[in-house]
Amino acid sequence: MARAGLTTERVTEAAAELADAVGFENVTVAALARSFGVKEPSLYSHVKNLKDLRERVALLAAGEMADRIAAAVAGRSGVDALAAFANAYRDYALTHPGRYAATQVRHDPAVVAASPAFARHVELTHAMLRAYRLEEPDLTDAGRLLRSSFHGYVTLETNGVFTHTREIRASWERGVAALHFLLENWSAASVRAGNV
Amino acid sequence: MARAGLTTERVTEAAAELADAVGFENVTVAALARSFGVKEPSLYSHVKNLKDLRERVALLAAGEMADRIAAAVAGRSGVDALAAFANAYRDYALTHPGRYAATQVRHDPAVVAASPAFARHVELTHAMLRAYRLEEPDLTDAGRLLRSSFHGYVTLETNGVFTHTREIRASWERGVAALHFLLENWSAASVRAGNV
DNA sequence: TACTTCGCCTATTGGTATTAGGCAACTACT
DNA sequence: AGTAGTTGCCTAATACCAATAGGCGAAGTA
Repeated sequence: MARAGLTTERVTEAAAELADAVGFENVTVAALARSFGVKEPSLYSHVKNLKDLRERVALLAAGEMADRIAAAVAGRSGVDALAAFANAYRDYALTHPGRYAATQVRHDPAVVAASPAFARHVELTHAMLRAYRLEEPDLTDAGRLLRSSFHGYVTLETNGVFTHTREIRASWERGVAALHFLLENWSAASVRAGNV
Repeated sequence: MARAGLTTERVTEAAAELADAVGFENVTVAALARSFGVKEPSLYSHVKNLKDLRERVALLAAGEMADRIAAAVAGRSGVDALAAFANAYRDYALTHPGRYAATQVRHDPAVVAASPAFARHVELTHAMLRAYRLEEPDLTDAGRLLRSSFHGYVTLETNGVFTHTREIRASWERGVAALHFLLENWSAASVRAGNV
């Protein structure tokens, strides 16, 4: 019997392709085996189980996304860097919905914590924020707010929560501009709000 | 054979309980039947299928969440209303992780669009924003940014993405204060950012 | 009490994840 | 080239889950 040339990398890559095509939740060992023209048990030599496969897809996507963001941000600073970061983030999520969904599900915290890809996201965020001259803990706080806003926006957008007739892209651009204003005036914004 | 007294409502409620206990993705017809002490096919008289069940849990959760937020915001305005909204949102998500996860997954857009629960979220957001005297399209843009930030924050928090030693709650409060500042200065923030 | 309705049952089918063990194809060494 | 060992994909089997069809007894109605 001719061999299919499976490797962990090729299986993970195919799973990512499948996720973008049919949705991350529909990535099954059976469907993946079919896409290779191979029987299901054959995949278990390359990935431990379905959970392992999904984690690998998530790490692959996080790494790819970090690459795109890094390329977009390179050579820019301030509002240019912020806009490049934000648009690279959203573009990746919209063009790779299955891979992006993989990064959304809750994985083993140990795997996430040990992953260089996720660490790069934090680093990229902090590098992009450098022009705003924030210091800790402002840097962490602002970074968390930014990533939350980006992540939340594309999630709500792809889940069809934004139903108003107002253009989704126009709202996005306005939101990014607003976040830029917020970062430039972060110290003024630090006055604690009532009984928060 | 004694009857178990199943109804669509009781089944949905039990599924929500189960989701909070074991995670939304682990809510199965089989596990739900076990929790009632009945056989699996018995549930199909009350819910159409698994997808239907999950949508019902999502709508239940969205409604409960809207109730909590409405109660928290009642009688408040401005920064008090914003903080009450934000904290009610986050508290619900953290205390009911399974139900909140149900609202995150992509459901049938027709079901979501026709749901009063999701419409109430938009209304509550707009009501809370009233004190900031925004007009369309600013109202929609600001509302989307707010909901994105809240949703993104609790999602990243529950998924264990925030690993820095900085307190997650402190960052949250700071983020809410920053959003308040942003809303108060929304028109100043409207200057379009470079090549966004 | 007889009849109807309806709730939960048994039986069954098909899909999926996962493990155990076998055989054939590739690799390396003589 | 021939052979030993390794590796890759296979068949077989188990267990769990979703979903449908049809039956039977319990609850409501005359």
